[in-house]
Amino acid sequence: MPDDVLEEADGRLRRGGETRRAVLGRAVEVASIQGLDGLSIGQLANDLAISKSGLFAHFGAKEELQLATIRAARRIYADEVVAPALLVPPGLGRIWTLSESWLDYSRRRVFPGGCFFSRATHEFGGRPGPVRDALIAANGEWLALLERCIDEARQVDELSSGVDVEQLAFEINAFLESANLGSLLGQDDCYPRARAAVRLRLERDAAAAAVRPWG
Amino acid sequence: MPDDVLEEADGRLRRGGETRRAVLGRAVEVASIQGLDGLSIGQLANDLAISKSGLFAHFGAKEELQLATIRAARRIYADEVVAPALLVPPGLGRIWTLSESWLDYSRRRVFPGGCFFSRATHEFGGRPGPVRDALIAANGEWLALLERCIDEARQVDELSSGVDVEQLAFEINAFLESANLGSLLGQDDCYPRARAAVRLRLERDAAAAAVRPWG
DNA sequence: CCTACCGATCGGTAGG
DNA sequence: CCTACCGATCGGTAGG
Repeated sequence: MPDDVLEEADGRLRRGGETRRAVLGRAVEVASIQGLDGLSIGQLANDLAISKSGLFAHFGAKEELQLATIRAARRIYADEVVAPALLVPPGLGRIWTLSESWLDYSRRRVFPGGCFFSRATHEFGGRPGPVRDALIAANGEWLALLERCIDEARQVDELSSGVDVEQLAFEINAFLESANLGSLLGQDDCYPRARAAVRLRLERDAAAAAVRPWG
Repeated sequence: MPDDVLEEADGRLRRGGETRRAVLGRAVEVASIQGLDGLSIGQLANDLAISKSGLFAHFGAKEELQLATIRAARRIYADEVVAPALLVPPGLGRIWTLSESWLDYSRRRVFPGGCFFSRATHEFGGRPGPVRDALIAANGEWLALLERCIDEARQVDELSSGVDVEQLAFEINAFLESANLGSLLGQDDCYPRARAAVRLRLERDAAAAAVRPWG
């Protein structure tokens, strides 16, 4: 059911939704640099030139703002990283596209502080609670997607039938994350290094007859 | 020059040094979970049952406390991760020991929030300033050590003469970091996965005649 | 190391 | 969405 079915004649809900969207748009930017704890209701309100209590009313608690920020970041991630890979047929090409689009997402600074989820999971990984749970779920979704793509490639005989799906996903994910951190620390060669690492790692498990998408 | 040369008759400096050490001991623990921004002078003072201004006097500014906390963590890291590996002769065995001792440092929770530096570099990687600079320096030291161990292994003919030293260091470091994060997120298999990844990666570049330290 | 204090900012509430 | 306010806590200072 689209929002406007519920909208009142004066457009209150539409404007409310726009404000909420604007808040979350700013929140994902700030949180990617300052962290989810670094989000401040007063500062966000100031950035958007609305009152603190007006902004607060949209969420009811800071933790709800943090959870909504994670959901907003997930939508952006799905659009920027996942969607481009799903346009490519299953196989080595899809895995390679996923890796390339992830590195591009980090390099282009879709979030100004690099990968939003890398920042947030390191912040909350050691602190039990709903925020950590949401980040664990997001990480699980991402790894499951990567594993699905690897499994597909095995089914179309582009990866060897004996490939360890979870192990390969762990290693590719490690290279991507490490490139993102290297970039934040100013290492200029981290993206080519991650790309080479992924390519060589896929080469090890690639079926002999499979076409190499990296040319 | 040891501290006690400068010590006054009433033991003020010695006691001051002990307090400072106690503060930093608590600070590295808290920061590994809450981050370096999560350090609070008031909370630390409360934990140690001293006054806030008394604690503050040791550092003069919160940023100085953060920098001192990084130096304290570096000392612990040197003892727990680096020292055990330097007891082993150069070669594959030293690289393997370094990797094992890093994973053990993460798994044993030498810092309660997992690797202190992983937490802190993700927190400050996107924020220019002296804290980020100190973390970049620490990361550079660590990678330089890893590269030195790889280069030594090549010189003693346990790694192939054509090994890409920086590439191999990037990949091993990625596996270690990824295991640490996985552990924080509750993945029970992350340490065996990282160990397998390091072993298989070293196998690729190992000289045919070299003894395998992983047995 | 202490007490006592500063202005600023925090998350959150009352009431509209 | 607003103004006006709450108690708590922040980093930091004065003065000893």
